[in-house]
Order: sequence, then structure tokens, then C-alpha cells
Amino acid sequence: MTTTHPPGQYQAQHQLGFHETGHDHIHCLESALGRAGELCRERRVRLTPLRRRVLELVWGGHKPLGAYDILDILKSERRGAAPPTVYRALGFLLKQGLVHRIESLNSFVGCPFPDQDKPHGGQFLICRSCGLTAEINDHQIDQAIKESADKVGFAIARPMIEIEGLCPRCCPD
Amino acid sequence: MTTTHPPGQYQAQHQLGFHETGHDHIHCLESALGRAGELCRERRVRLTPLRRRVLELVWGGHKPLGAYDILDILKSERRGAAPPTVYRALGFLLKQGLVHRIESLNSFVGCPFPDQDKPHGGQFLICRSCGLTAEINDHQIDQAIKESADKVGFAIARPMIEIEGLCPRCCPD
DNA sequence: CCTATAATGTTATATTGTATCATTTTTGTA
DNA sequence: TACAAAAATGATACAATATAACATTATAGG
Repeated sequence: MTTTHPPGQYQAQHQLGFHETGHDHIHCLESALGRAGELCRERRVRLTPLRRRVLELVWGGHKPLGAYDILDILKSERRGAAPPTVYRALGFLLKQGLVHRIESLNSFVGCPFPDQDKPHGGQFLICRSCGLTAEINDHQIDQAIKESADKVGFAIARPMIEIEGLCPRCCPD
Repeated sequence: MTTTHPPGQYQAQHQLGFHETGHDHIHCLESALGRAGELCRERRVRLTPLRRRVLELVWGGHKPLGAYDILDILKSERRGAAPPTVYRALGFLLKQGLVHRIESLNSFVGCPFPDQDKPHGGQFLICRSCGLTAEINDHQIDQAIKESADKVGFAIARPMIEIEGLCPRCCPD
């Protein structure tokens, strides 16, 4: 399915901010899966069918999904799916930077920027009404955090920013 | 114990950044408890012995403490302490802004700035080596986040910043 | 083909957090 | 003081999230 795509074609297809109501999610999803395949091939790691399926489920929408939500779906597809099935796949995907964990929700969401290998926990805008989540990657925020950390002699390893609020669709005007 | 203190004397005794090895923690703790008492009196809410004790435990150090760690201590002090005992006390303290929840650690830490009623999840520098945690309150960071959110039409309700890294004592030079 | 390694299956259990209802304590008021 | 309403706590059960440990299967490389 993805074997005929030339490498690189999946890059830079993300968009910043929130996705619009009618955005082409099928393309969005295939693009993410395709890029994930490329990256794993480059890195000589194995995006197995199970891992790929979990990634696909996480990318089912732009809303964080709980491990047990994923498990419920897997259980209906393969016999013997259990918590470790999901957590191991998620562990792999997290390590490869293909998904992020939203700490404040105990949930997981696909990463639209899997290429950069910066050790960041990510910057997320999370709608408390509809759950829609946007990953931003704001250098100004990074910079402000860096300066603040420097002031007290703190060495940043993993900045994690999760902003709860209302997305444009849920917050009229 | 705190009844003879004139109001206001507990204000502005926090320090920014990380506490030094030999900082006067007894004073630090008493100051926090005293200010908590004042605030609760002003707000006409009840800092009961149980709640006060939980606050004291959370303030036992500048490291986030898990609910079940608190519970273990309570169980050795009062008969019949159970999870709800701790979670209800923590719920009260969180609501009053006297403690914060560190989402990435499922743990709780005392808030050094309980006066400001901004709806913020807090900005934390968390040492991955020793666990020491500093709450910062950087306006530059707030500002950068605000600007970034505005760009995509997102209305911030509760910004949450948890930066994992190494504190000055664990990160030589 | 064979072996070492990686991935997955399977079962059990640990950790974190809530729901629910009974009881006690406190507050406001007559 | 006495009493009713509200708040707080006690007590039991359970839900939700995550990991440990060991067996089995699949894959890569020689």
C-alpha cells in the first residue's frame, strides 16, 4: 500500500493549530502511517502489523485515546489482546516519537512531527469541551522556558506543556 | 500555635527556583501552614486537622508525594484512613490552590504561591534525579503561550507546564 | 537451516483513583 | 441549650490505569 510512494512525500503535510471540521482525515491518516513506515525503515526498527494498527487507532482522530480504549478495539479484532499488548505497542511508538502521551489525560495521541528528534514531551492545546488536541511547536515558548530554567541553573531534559482550554470551534468568537 | 501571628506575616517568604541544601525547612513549612490557615479563614472554608495534616505531609519536602505515600503515613496515625480520606483532603487543598498535582508523576506538591487565584496548573521544574521540584511563575512563559494560543484561536483555561530535567545540585556546572 | 534476538501471548498483580452510603462533626438558628 | 441542615469523615467496594514475569512465536543474520 505504501510501498509505491517515493520517500519524503509524507513530510510537511501537517498543519499547525486545529484541524478544520471537514479536513481530509483519510489522507491525514495515510500520510502519518506512511511517514511512520519510512522512519522505521530508516531507523531499522520494526513497525509490525500490531504496532501499525495501534498507531492507526491512535490516529483515528485528533483526540487523545486511552490505552484501554485501544485495547477494547484490539480485543474485537484479535484473540488474546491484553493490556501488555497495547502498552508494549505504545511503548514502541512513544520511543520512536510517533505518538505522545498526554499526561493530564492518561491518553495517547499521534505526533504530527515525528521527524524531529528533539527530546520534547510536546506542546499541546487540549479542548476541554470536545477533546480535540493540537500539537504546536512554538519556539517562543521553548525559548521562554529555556531562559527561565537557565536563571535557576536547571538543565532541561523534557519540557511538557499541556494547555487545557477551548478550541476555536467550541469557543465562539 | 499560629494564633498569635499577625495576619500577613507569612506572605512573600517563598523563594524562586530551587531551595538550597540547608534551607530552613521548618520555617518554610510553618510559613506555608500559617498562610494556609489565614487564607482558609479569609475564604470561610475549613482547614480541618486532617486537611492541615495532609498539607503538612505534602509540604514535608519540596518533592512531589503520591496519594498512597500520604495514605501510608496517615494509616500509621489514625485508624481507618483509606484512599478517600486522602483524596478528599487533597481535593480540598487543590481547590484552594494550596497544593498542585504533578500530572506527569501522579503526585502532589505544596504551592508556594497560594495567594494568586489565577487558574493555572502551574509551571514546574522537576529534577529527574533527586525529585526536587521548583514552581516557577514566569510571565514570559505565560505570555509566549498566550500568543501561541491566540494564533490558532484557542482560549486558555488551565496551562500546565512540567519540565523534567536536572536541578542545579544534580547537574554540576 | 539454525540460532539468537525480538516480538507477542498469557496470567497475575500493582498502582492510582472513585462511587456509595453510613456516621460523626460543625454551623446556623430558634 | 436544643435542634435541623450541611459539611466532613468513616468504611466498603470497585473502577481505571499500568507493569511484572514467564511462555511461546516470529524474524533476522550467519
